Amino acid sequence: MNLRVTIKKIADVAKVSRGTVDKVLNNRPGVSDEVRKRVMEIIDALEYKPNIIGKALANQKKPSLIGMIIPSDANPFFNDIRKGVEAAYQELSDFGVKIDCRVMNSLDVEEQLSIIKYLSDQGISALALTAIDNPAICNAINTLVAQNIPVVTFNSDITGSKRMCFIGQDLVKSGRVAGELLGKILQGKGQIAVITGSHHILAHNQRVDGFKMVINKDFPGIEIVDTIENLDQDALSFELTWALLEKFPNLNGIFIAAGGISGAGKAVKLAGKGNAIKMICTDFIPNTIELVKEGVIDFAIGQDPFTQGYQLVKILYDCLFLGRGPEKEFFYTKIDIRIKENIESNLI
Amino acid sequence: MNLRVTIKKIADVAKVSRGTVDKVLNNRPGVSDEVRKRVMEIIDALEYKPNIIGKALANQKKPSLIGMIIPSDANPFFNDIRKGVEAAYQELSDFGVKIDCRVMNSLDVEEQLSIIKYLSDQGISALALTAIDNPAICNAINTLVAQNIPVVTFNSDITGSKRMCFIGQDLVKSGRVAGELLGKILQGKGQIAVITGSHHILAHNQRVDGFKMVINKDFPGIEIVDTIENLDQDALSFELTWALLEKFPNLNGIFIAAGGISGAGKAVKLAGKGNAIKMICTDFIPNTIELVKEGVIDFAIGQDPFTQGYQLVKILYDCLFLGRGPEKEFFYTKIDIRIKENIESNLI
DNA sequence: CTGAAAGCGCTTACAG
DNA sequence: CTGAAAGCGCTTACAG
Repeated sequence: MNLRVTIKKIADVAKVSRGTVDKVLNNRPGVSDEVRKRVMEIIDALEYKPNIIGKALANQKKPSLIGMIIPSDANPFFNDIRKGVEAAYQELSDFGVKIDCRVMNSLDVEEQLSIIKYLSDQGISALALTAIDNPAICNAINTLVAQNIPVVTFNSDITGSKRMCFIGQDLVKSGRVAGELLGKILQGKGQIAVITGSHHILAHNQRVDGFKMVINKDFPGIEIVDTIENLDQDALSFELTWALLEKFPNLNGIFIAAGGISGAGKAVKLAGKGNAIKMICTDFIPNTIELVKEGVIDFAIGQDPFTQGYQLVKILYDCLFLGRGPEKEFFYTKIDIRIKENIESNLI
Repeated sequence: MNLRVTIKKIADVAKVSRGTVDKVLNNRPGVSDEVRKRVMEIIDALEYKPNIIGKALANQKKPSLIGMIIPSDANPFFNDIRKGVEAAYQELSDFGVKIDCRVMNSLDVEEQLSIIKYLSDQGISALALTAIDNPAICNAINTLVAQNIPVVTFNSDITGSKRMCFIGQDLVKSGRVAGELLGKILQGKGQIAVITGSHHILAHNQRVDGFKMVINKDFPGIEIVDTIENLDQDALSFELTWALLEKFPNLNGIFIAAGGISGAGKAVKLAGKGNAIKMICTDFIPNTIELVKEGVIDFAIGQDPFTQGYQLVKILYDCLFLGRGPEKEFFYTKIDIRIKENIESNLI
């Protein structure tokens, strides 16, 4: 009882060759309207579903290249994204997928543009990038899309482009979660401060906004006394945090929305307030993990970078081989809450 | 520049047929020792790696059946496990994988044994089950393994069997995480109680043990005043919790290690202590989600059931098609901490 | 023991 | 426009 419907079956029923069926299935030219229509009907009637394995085997002759651009700014956590990409690549390499991953040396628009051009010249079939939110980049993306090269953004999105989808964190929500956590462990009372990277970076602002929304709405007994900018730099972060502690001796909570976590942690420890001040931060880099283990940082909120890398490859693969776009525009990865007891889990 | 090493290439170099190479590769009989050795050497020298797609296409003729047994006791959260299985199945169905999933009507050893026998008679190539921890089940598993049918356990493990690996939660650690969370939001002070399902169920005991370890060690200011058994029943859970609240009027924390969460929550609400008592529980079933949204339960700790289902299929597939066992014995899924702000996320 | 051939499902030149 | 054939990499009867 072989109920599988194959191209051969369609061809037999329609009394045409398999090549012709293939043309109809994939909207290739070279079939008369009449035959196309007849074959079409049979395909529908028999509920034909293409077999991926067959497609993939035939595709071995012309492997497809996925281009990828990740920022240099190299939050070490981009390594976890690469691990996810690597895992997906292992699963899919036999399908004839190759990946060319380029790391930026700067955060320059010019550099990103030139990498996009380079990859385009290499003949990529798809592109994944942590986009710089700039009109020129937007144009470059749209040009690729116009050439039928799907583009996805990950980790950081670009507004108004024709990129297919975004894979990353719901930043506002991650800020909200931070707000609720800090509110809870302070039992709704006290003075807190926010440390952000830069007011010019959308991601940072979104986290801070989410955080403030929840504190202001759900924890009226908590006062946000200050919001400082550390430009993601540890040295500056240390200095500013130190000053903050002097200015507000009763401070009992800090939310760090971006980088410079190590610097802030050092200041808090040096002031002997590791226990008195509850701290919440984002992402799991080695310095952060250390501070969580020491008990200086109470909660670290991750964005599941592994899944970001893994899914971007999977989504692009689905698009290239199965010809189907993703079923939604935003793929939000887990808001991954960690504390001392599970900061270092080795999981699947 | 086709640098791919295929069976054809090996055959050409070794001056034998591809069929012979296939026999050598898969340790099939019918090759002289001399030829086998020579071919072997060439395979090694050329670093041949089998192409999954080729294998899979050839395998279409004889699809393999994965048997699966899940408990009836139907924590609704088993639905999420099934969703994971379904997702993996979608990805792999073209590889010729079929899954026969059986749901138990009881927690009887006899029933599980008879289902194992049934599946075995169906000619399954692999088995995944939430095992009852009993010697007869252990024997049945070992019999399958002896027939070269790999077995994995998920969600609940069985001691001493030859099952290949276990996929599920690190229960002790999940209890530890619960302990740290409750300790944190109580700021290390107060009287708390533990509600467990049954002292006879390993999983429950492990969670409770982990929880108590952390409270006793890291939070000396917190006293565990009682540990009660609700047999996973909501009615009983309500009664016992109600009595608990009367007996300990100063109680400010409860950890529920198993089911009966809704009953306990109702008692706490009815006593008007929804805010005064901090509650932590496990797994995300609709009732729990509701209580978290209401603010009665402060933290819910999940075990990523989707991944349990997804990975069990993937691991078995790797084993069947790629002939490679898993690289570790225990696959622990995420300890997924949720609060009001992210209890209902729709993520990947 | 060994090899030649057919087949898994799809795609791609190439003839006609 | 249409079809017959070869090929992607591996496996499986079947002859010899």
